[in-house]
Amino acid sequence: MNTISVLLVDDHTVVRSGLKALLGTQSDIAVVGEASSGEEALEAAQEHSPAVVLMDLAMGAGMDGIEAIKQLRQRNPKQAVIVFTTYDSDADIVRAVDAGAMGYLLKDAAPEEIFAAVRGAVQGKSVMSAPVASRLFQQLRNPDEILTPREAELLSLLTEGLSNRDLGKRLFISEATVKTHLAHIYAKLGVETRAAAIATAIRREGMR
Amino acid sequence: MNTISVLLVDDHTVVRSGLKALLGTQSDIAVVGEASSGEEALEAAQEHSPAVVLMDLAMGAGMDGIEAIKQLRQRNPKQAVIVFTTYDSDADIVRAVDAGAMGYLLKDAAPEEIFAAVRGAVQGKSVMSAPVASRLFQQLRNPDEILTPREAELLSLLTEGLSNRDLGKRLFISEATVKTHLAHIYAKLGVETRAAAIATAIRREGMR
DNA sequence: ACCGGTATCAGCCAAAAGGTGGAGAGACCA
DNA sequence: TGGTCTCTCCACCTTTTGGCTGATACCGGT
Repeated sequence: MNTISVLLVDDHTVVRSGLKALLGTQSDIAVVGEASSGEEALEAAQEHSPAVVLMDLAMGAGMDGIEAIKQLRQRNPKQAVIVFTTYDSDADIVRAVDAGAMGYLLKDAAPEEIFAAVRGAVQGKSVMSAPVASRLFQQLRNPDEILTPREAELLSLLTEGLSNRDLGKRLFISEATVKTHLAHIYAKLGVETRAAAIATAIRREGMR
Repeated sequence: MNTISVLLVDDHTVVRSGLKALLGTQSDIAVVGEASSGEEALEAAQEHSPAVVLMDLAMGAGMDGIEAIKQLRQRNPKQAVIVFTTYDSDADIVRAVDAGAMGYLLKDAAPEEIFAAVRGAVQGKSVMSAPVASRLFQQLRNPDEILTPREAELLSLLTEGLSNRDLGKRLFISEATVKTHLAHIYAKLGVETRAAAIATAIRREGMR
C-alpha cells in the first residue's frame, strides 16, 4: 500500500493539530509537513514534495492562499492541492479552481469526507463539499449573473452606504439611471432590497 | 497537582481534534468531553461537569454560542466559559462577556496563550487575545458608541439584508420596535441609512 | 444593415424606511 | 425611593426605494 504524503497549510495551530490527529488515524496517509503561511508552504513543498497539499485559503499576513496555489501548481503540477477553508464564498471557489485546486472542502466537513478527498486527489479525482459543489453548479448554470462593469462599479459604491442620489452624483448619472442599474443588479444577485444586495456583495466577493 | 477538566464545543471536527491534541500535551489539563452544538454542550456539561468550557461562538444550526454560555453559567456559575472563535466582532465580544464568558481567544492564538487562558480561567482570571482586548478597550473609552446587546443583535441580522418586517418576525418584536432600535443604532454608529449601517458594521466589526 | 448588450434617462405608483415625539414596564443602582 | 437604562410599542409624516413600462443611443459582431 502506498502511503500518501500530505502537507498542511493553515495559520491556525489548532486546525493543523486537528488535521494531523485526524489524518493520523489513517494508515495510508502521512502528514509530512506543516506550514502557517503561503511562503512557508512553498518552502515546505520544496523540501518534502508531498503528494497532496491541504491548504486554508485565508492566511493572516503575506501571500494569500490563491497565490500560493498558483505557485505550487506551477512548480510541481503533479502535486494535488485541496482547499480546506471555512467559507464557501463564490469568488473564492472560482478563483481557487481557477488557480488549480483539486478539491474544496469546508472546515465542518466530516472526517470521512476529508479522507476521501485526499485519496481522490492523488488519483486525479476532485472532491468538494456539497455546498461548494452546488454553488459552482449554480455559477456554471447561470452565466447571466455576471455584473457588467458599470453595475459592478455601482455595487461597490453601494457597499459604502450611499443613497441613490449620492450614487448619481458620484457617477455623474441621473437618479433614474441609478435605479435602473440597481434593478438589474438585484435581479442578477437574486435579491429584492439594497440591504440584501450589500450583504450578498460583501459575503460573496472577497472582503472577509 | 490538580488536573483541569475541559469540555470542547465546536461544530468543526478538526478544531476539536486540534484542541484535544494541543491540550493533551499538558499534563495538568484533560479534555473530558466534546460537543458540536449548544444543545450537546449543555448535556455534556451536565454529564462531565468540566471546570472549563472552551466554546466556538458560531455554531451551524440550533442554539447559538451566546445562548449556550448564558445557560451554562446559569446552571453552574462555577464553570468557566472561554470563547474560542475565528472573529473579533465587537458585538460578539460584548455579548459574550455579558453572557458571562471568562475569556475570549481567537483561533489563531498561540498554544501557550490557550493554555494560559485555561489555567487562568479556573483561578478566576480572564484572558483574552490582544486584538480582542484592544477592541474592548476601545469600547470602554467610547461608552456612547456601545450598542446594547439587543441592538447588536439587530445589527447583526441587519447585515444579512433583512427588512424591518423580517427583523421583527425574527426577533418576535413589532416593526415599530425594530425602527426604534434602528434609529438608536444609526445614532450610535453615526450614520443615517441602513445601507451605511450595514457597511459600517461590516467594516468595523468582524465578518472579514 | 440588423440584433444584442450596455448605458443612459423619464414618469408613475406602491412599499419600505426614516424622523419626531411620546409612553409604559422592568432591571439595576445609588 | 428616585433616577437611569433598556426594551417594548404607537401614531403621524416625509423621504427613499423598488417595480413597471418605455425610450434613446452607442458599440460590436454576424
